Amino acid sequence: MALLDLLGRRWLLRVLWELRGESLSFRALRARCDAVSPSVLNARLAELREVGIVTLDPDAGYALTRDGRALLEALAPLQGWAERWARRIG
Amino acid sequence: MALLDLLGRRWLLRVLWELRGESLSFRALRARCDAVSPSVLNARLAELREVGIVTLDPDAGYALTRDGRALLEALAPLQGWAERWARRIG
DNA sequence: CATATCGCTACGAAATCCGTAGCACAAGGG
DNA sequence: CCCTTGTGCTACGGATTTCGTAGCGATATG
Repeated sequence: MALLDLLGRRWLLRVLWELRGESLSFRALRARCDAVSPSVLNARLAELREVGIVTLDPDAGYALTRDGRALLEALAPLQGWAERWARRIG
Repeated sequence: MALLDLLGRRWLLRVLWELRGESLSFRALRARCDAVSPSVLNARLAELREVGIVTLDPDAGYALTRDGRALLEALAPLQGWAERWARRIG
């Protein structure tokens, strides 16, 4: 599962998650990711574009591709687990 | 989703994945994770034990808890996606 | 010209990770 | 008692990655 190594980079899952609903500009995305440093954000976005998970539209900003949306759907069951887990741990 | 920040640590998803089937000793786990350095592996295992995803049995070694197995199940849809994705990207 | 926003880069400091060696402990055999 | 083997794990210096901040070039608006 090479995917696990891709997803296991800092901020990558978070970026995916923040793009779940709408397209976001580079700066808006950065703001949602606790002001992650722009160099890292740009690196992650480049990686995600390289493998066809994210696209950059000159007008709309960054958005998930069809593959990206499918990946997010595959990640959806996590949300339920995370809620139960957060309730237990705090 | 604080979970995303936890999962987005290097080797963490990989460790979870390698523990999917059987209990593994520290060294066996390290061998399966491309010989990740023991300090990092130990740090990740400590984090995972702290939040109740992994346990250490003195005899059997490291294993997933019930929560850990549930998390892995929530992650299961990833596998199908990853296969299709790998076929497309290479 | 001034202002504002965009994506993105530069760069030094800080945090993290890697690679190797080895410690302390326990179990088994001679 | 010693020797070997295996365990989880730590130490430490160097390599890599990330952070934080400042700012560039381009574009649009007033």
